Amino acid sequence: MRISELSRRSGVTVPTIKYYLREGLLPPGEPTGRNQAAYGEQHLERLRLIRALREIGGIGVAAAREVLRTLDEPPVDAHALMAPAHRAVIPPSTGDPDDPVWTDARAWVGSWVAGLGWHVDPDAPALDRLADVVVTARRLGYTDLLERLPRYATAALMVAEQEVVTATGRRDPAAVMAAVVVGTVLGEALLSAIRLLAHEHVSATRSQDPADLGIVHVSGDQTT
Amino acid sequence: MRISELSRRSGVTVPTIKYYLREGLLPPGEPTGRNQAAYGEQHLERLRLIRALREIGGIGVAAAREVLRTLDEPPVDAHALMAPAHRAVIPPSTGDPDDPVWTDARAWVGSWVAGLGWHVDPDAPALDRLADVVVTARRLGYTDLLERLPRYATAALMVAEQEVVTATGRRDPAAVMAAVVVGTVLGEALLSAIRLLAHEHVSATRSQDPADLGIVHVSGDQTT
DNA sequence: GATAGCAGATAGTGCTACTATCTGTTAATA
DNA sequence: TATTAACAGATAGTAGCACTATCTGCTATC
Repeated sequence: MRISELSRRSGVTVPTIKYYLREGLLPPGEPTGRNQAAYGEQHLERLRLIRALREIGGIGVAAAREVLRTLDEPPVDAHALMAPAHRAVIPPSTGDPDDPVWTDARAWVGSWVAGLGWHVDPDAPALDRLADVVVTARRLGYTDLLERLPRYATAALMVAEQEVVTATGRRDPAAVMAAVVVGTVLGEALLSAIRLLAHEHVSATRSQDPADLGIVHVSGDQTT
Repeated sequence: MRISELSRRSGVTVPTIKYYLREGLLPPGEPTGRNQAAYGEQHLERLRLIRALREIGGIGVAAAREVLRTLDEPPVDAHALMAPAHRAVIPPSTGDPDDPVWTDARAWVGSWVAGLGWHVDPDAPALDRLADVVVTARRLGYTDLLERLPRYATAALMVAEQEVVTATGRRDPAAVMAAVVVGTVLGEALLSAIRLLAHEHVSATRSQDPADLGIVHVSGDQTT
């Protein structure tokens, strides 16, 4: 297919497709002449993946390129594949490695995770991110958040278990890789959205008189 | 204190503080002369909160202003306070309301949440976001993600329960409001980071020979 | 009395993710 | 076959965001 059809079927404008080609997110089409190229279904698939990473994952173009590059070259194992996806999803740490407040929190996080018995790369970016959160929570006086860490761990383990199993359960290695990346990004968005809905639900349920709040059951009558 | 001290103690540069003042994120200091003003501890607190929303929550300046505005004017109930925090945290929906693919997914999401027995505002932005994820998952052929929805719901409910209880358990209404906002943002980052660590752990644990992966227990010996 | 710091205003910067235009072909079609 | 539309590839331009810099007239302080 030509670029206009690719654009139509993907919903991505032609200039944007050209931009992705320039940036190396999308491989060039098969040249069929001096200034013509043919694109296949894999280009369409790739474009859909790019949009998912960008729109659902909130991942930047540069980070998406890294993730896609990893998908294109066969990684040794699931971890080698996981790392770029994690790096892409986690915002860069704001912690100052020279600040003892941060390094203390970082060390505490490391030992806490170790205490869970979890097997984790000690340089995992998620540990830095966790340290950022811990520092911020302390700074704002929300230390009770830290006491609830075990429950977060249990909940996280619960979804991660499923995610890893279904991803690695695929036959084709390429499909496993894609499932890990996609699962990381979609799972994050999914869990985040459902958590907010749960907030509403719990808050409404615990209120003395939920009717006062103007909140109504999704399947119930509408308020006007 | 003067602006230079506020800057020093908060770690935010003077030009940036002035920018936040201009943008209405930070209330002006108490004027002590024609061109002097005094800032208090509440300004320092506010700055810390702004940085937390920006750096941990990934919230934009405009969205942060809305959240802070809500904190400043006494809201009627927890829901009225929750809404701006949720809006700030959730990326705008990419769904096209004229696209039947999206509207179908949106309707399906609504009835699914209703089926859980959750009391949720039918216009909650999280439902739109959930629909975005569902559409993307189907588009990419990851429909098994949807089968795992109940587990995400259970995990989300588990953390949300705790979060709402500890937030609303505070005496001071202002403290409850702040705890809801801060808890929403910090809890999201926390759960997200721990989920990635859990991925690593589960993946390492399920491998035939974890030692091959170069992954080592945090408290264990280092690989060189 | 000199110097540094201040408030408030205006303008400029760097980055990201596109978006537009231009040039020289090439395919499609009337 | 003439014409029109679409194409690849290159270069330049744009919009939004979050600051950052500079300027002016004043004020605290040493």
